[in-house]
Amino acid sequence: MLQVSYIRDNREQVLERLAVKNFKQPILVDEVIQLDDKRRSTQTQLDSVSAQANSASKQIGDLMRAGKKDEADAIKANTGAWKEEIKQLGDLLTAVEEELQQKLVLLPNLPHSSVPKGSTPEENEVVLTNGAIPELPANALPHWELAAKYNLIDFELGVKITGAGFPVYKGKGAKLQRALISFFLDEAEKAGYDEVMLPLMVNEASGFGTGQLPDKEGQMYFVGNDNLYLIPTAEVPITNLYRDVILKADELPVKNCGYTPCFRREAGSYGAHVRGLNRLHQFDKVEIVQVVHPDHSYDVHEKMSLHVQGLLQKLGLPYRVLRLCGGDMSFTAALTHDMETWSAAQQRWLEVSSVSNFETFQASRLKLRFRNAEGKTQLAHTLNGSALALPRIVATLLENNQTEKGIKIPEVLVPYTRFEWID
RNA sequence: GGAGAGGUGUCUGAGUGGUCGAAAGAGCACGCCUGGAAAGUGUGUAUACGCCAAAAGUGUAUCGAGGGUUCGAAUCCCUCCCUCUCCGCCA
Repeated sequence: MLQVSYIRDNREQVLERLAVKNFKQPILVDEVIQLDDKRRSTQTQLDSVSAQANSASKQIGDLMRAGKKDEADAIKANTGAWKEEIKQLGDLLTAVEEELQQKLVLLPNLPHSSVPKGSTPEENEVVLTNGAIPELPANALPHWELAAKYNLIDFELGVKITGAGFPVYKGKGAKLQRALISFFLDEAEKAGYDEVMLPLMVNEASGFGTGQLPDKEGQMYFVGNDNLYLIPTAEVPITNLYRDVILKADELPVKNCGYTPCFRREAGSYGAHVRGLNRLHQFDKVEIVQVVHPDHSYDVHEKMSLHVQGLLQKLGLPYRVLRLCGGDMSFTAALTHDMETWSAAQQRWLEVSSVSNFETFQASRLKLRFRNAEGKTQLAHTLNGSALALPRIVATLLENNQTEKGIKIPEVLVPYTRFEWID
């Protein structure tokens, strides 16, 4: 959520930045400013009437104690009008605040100055490409056929017990999942992240805190009996660990990592590009999250991006880094780098990680502050990144590493899988 | 699921209608003391919003949340949420 005071003081800049994100309702900016004016004047009125009423109450108390009941009653006679006015102004203030809030949450985060303008994925900027694109023989198989051939993943069984998009991993397929999770967590720990293991369902306040609600309500599974949402990413429970928290300056940066399954409804996305592991309703992911001082968040973003790239390099996967254009970025992000690996059999790039700086956008919803050098509270910056999401990594690994004698496991994973080949 | 207890500041914990944003203690910060430390001692120590160019200052709100009674609510009433204990069930 953007801060009203910032919008008020930087109207032109806000409009300009929103345009980079192709924001369709710039009128909201002026509406927010107007509502805020109204909010402030209403509060000023309310405060002054309340102050009068408070001082009258105090007088009454003093008089009663002094035994001057008549004088107290005389003041009491005048309080009716104030009460009415306080109630009316209070109701008005609540209504204005609600309306302001409703408009405010519709404003997306402002993109960083390095974010290219654009509205489609084609307009994302390729920052770098790394690793050799493997040449596969003509009879190379896509991962869903490899998964069937080597009995690694059973999509049909998943359909039977749950539904499409809920795969069943078997044998070496299951072990590969476990190996990747452990590998990613160990790498994160080496990079200084403290591991947490989290609830897989969150309440509404948490969904709001990180920006899933109300914007992306339809993307989450909702457990109505208990008013809980299945997490679409570990970002939600991890970042919400710090909701309503004021950190000491020396507690920054906060670095956490965690593995969780992720649940996404992915409503409306069907077709060839969702085959196999390309898009699932449930998948596994290791997430890294940082809460940092605003002065450092872009350096940290770069470091997180490099951490993710390091994982891909260790796994020997060719990848590229995209700086997302304004229109392709999420509602909440100020800057996002997507990492994509080259799927040799599908001949396309697959997104495996997204590293974002949210600046204060989540922090303002979360009320996540720290005490700055002047001793005042200040909103922190939050960042997160997938490190990494498993399914497309598995897809790419299977496809790119397929040989005549089977699928070769990358060396760094062998200590975790305890097998070198899937054959 | 049944029965009971309770939610106060960083923590412990007082407070059953007015001077309570809230005693006291602990913790923390700064100072004094000390060769240094401990002890001792002094001061300070919530958040948000408004007014003000800003600081200073000042106003308002906040004692789980929301509503009500009252001139006045941490304190009384109602609703909801949460936590704990016992019983039952159970990985």
